[in-house]
Amino acid sequence: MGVLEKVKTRGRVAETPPPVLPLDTILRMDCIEAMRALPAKSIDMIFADPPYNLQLGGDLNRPDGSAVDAVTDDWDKFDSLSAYDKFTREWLTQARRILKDDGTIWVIGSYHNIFKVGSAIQDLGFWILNDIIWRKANPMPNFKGTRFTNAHETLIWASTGEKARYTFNYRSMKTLNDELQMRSDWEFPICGGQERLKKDGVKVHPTQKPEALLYRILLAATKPGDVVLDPFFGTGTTGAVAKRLGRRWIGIDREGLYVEAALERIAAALPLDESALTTMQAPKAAPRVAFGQLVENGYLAAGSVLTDAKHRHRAVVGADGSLKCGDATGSIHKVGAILQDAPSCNGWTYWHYETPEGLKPIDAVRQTYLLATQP
Amino acid sequence: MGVLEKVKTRGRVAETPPPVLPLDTILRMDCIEAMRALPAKSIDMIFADPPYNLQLGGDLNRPDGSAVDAVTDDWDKFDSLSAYDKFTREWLTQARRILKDDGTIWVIGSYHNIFKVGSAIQDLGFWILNDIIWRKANPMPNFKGTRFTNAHETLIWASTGEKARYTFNYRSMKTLNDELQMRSDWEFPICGGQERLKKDGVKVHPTQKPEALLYRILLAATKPGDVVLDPFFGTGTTGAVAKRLGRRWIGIDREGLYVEAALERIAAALPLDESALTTMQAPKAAPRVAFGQLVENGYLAAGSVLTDAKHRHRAVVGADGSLKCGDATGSIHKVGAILQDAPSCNGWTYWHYETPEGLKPIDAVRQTYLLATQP
DNA sequence: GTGCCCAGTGAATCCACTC
DNA sequence: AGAGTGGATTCACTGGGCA
Repeated sequence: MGVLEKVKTRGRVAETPPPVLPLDTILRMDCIEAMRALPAKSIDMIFADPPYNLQLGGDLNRPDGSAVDAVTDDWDKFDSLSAYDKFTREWLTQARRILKDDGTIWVIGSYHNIFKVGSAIQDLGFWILNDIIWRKANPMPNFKGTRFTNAHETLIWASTGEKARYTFNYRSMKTLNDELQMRSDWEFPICGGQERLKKDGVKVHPTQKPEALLYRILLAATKPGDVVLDPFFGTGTTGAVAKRLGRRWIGIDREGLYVEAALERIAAALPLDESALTTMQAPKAAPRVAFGQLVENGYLAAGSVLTDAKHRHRAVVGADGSLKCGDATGSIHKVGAILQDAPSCNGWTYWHYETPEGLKPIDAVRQTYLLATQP
Repeated sequence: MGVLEKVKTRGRVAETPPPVLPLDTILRMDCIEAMRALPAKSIDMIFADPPYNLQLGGDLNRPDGSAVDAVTDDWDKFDSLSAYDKFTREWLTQARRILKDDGTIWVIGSYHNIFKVGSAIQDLGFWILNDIIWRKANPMPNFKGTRFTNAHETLIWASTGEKARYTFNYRSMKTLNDELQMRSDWEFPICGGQERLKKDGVKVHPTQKPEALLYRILLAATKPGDVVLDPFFGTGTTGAVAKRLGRRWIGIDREGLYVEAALERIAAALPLDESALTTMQAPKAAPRVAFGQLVENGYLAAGSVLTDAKHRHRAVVGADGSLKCGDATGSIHKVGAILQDAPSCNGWTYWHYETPEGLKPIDAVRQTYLLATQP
């Protein structure tokens, strides 16, 4: 199957998980049971938006007397802090089991639950990569003036262990952020307007997340074709964005109302075409070129003299692509490192050669070589 | 005592806590022992900046080869996650004992430790009021491009229990924030320049906190004359700010070097007069919009075609906010520069999109986005 | 005095692949 | 599996030197 093949299925519903991975399917089940039935090490990424254990007191009213529509659903009720803790550890244990070794998990929460979640994540052996702050552009004010406006939520991003490999599309994130490294604080508006799912004028789900949030998460930490599981699927934001970005999805939710709304929504979501997805800058795009190839092929003559940008060192290119500068001999990288007394050095950008227009890094020669030799 | 009466003591040192509250004093002791010796329910506010348990690996070098000066101090070394957990619960237990019923505690941390701290805070019966994000205006980048730039730290603010009363100076915070409710995300630069304590040109403490941060905390959650305890006093930022704001302080630290520096610093700190209080506000961050945000938020679809004003070039928008035009791929600015063979280019004005009214620069989309998302 | 350029630095869990 | 090596990787700000 091609990596960029579109996922055009409408989505399915099942009451028990089939023996193979139920791709692009909502499992209408308890999330812990459903995850138990999934095969070990089969999922590339998990995005989880668990109940927040809000522990709201009585009703809350705005200054004008109108009632605030709080989260009072049964699924957010836990008898105690320790019951919530137990629930958290159970679903996280299953999550860890079904994640591939190089998979990652994202969990979103507020101060009511995120410390319990993060503590459990660490205890279970996950390795936290970042905590991310979603700064809400338009949060609900604190009507009573008793605290700071609760204007953010926290996400935890973790790999399966300290040494685990994981996907991070660094270049895509940097491009997305106008050529600056993407930071750990992200700003998005809360989900509203046309995007907010409503039925008979009433919002379907109390905590629907904005698609822009999932968009950035999936773009950052998955590859096209990866399988993304959301154990608290709700109205299916994860599925809709996964479809748009050419990722496969699995959702779990017990509530028929949410499942229905999610299916409809995902069916209507349009996948991006290939051109938009392939513009992502893969770090592996260019094949590796050894410095020696440039010498072999006459792009740089043996005996040429290279210098660093500030003319502090002069080195001579050997016939085998080695470099010699005083007593230091070896690869362009090794000699650069020795001369700077550094543990490592990128010889491609450190060494320069003289041109009529001034000094140029030898990486420019590599680019010329690549352009001439690549189809 | 007058609201703005200055606290003019120079500060003292003691090796054991006296039977009365040792105001404006640094206890050069282990923090748990010192807190054990303090009377119950005697402290109005605790600010704590405990070790983060960073667990750093080997050396880290910048792209230019220079070494990063890491936090390698003994006080940040713990045998295991559970040893850190135990330490955390011990000092928090004492903190809770010595807090007045209507006192509050603030703890700052990073993702390495804050989930353990928050979890313990909840287990010990504290009631979390807010979590606060300190967004660093100038964080250290992620040099290897392996994760998101770790650009924030988290503070937890908690009372002694669900029904406890506590001090929150709502009006002061609203005034400080240009008559808008103060949010849970605060932006400050990291501590540097003249403010950073140095001895023989070397920073005295690896993790000195900015005074602006403590200033906002003390202004928000204490009254003049209140007693503020800092069990991890370091170079005494809490003491210096407390003195400036007319609050009493108690510091605890084992390291003689830090204690010395803190005493000297606090002696030099001047209580501010009322007129100066308003000058401490952090400058409002100018809203910066990355091109990728427009794509993420659906203001411009991935796959859209952009052209320059004279239709010389056509480019396609990628899912990550990149642009692709022939072989050139990258940000709107980068691709514009390549096509014009110029060192740089303002992509916002260079690239246009087709509308029924003709070509419009994509900067128009940015303006629309700003209007929709800024308050 | 002013402005430009260069060097230095900050709570950091910071590489990938082959042999 | 541990060592070796190719080579990819940084943002905002401060302060000093020099023109």
